[in-house]
Amino acid sequence: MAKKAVKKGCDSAPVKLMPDATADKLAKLAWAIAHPARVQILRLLIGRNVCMCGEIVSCLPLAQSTVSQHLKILKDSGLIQGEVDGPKVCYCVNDAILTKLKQLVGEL
Amino acid sequence: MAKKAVKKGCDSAPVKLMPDATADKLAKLAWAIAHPARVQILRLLIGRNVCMCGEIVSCLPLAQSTVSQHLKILKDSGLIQGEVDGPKVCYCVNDAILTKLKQLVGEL
DNA sequence: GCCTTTCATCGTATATCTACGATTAACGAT
DNA sequence: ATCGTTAATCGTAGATATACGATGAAAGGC
Repeated sequence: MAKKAVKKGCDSAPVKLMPDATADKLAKLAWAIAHPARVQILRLLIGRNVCMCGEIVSCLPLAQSTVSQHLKILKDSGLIQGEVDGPKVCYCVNDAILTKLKQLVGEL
Repeated sequence: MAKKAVKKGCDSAPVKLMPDATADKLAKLAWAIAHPARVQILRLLIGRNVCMCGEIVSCLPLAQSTVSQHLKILKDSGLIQGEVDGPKVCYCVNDAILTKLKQLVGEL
């Protein structure tokens, strides 16, 4: 084995892993939907185009403040966006980011 | 608008959100790739078919124990599986689960 | 003006993640 | 049997997520 034995069983591509910004991007988007409540919220919005925060709250077995936090996480990820409408807030999906997520996962 | 104003802007589908097992499933799989290191590991395995744990460690700027934890998370999710090969362990992707992930995201 | 509705934010408690070094377990080679 | 290699697990520390009630801010109705 002189040197090191040539790693049988694994090819020998000179392991190189660029920092890879897309890994970060995918991880962030995946994180946004890494909770059942957020998946349900996202689906709800996809199915209805727009939806008030209050309605979302009444669909989930969670406190209003908790739902608001999940909405914030989804909003921070870019997957959804909220538009103020009087005292209410209408949320809707950001299709561009959703498409980006699908693309990043699809390219895996 | 007499009563309540019919929720202009929002349709009126009688909010009903089944527990939805697929939301849980998607959330779990998304969680598995919700960390840049795990995305990189997954990509590395996809690109090489199989890969020893040691090699993965040397590709990442993380301690061996940390990588092992990430591998465990990926393994628990089903996305990858490890096969013991002497003192080494060769990891590879579980295509069925990866496909499932792609499907769940694609169906969003 | 005042009050109600709607939603975000604050403060808090608990749980889980992330990372590391150290230790343990499994296997082959000598 | 002993040693070296490989990888999982343990133990720990710090950060972050999750959930809730309570409070705060913004807008419209009385």
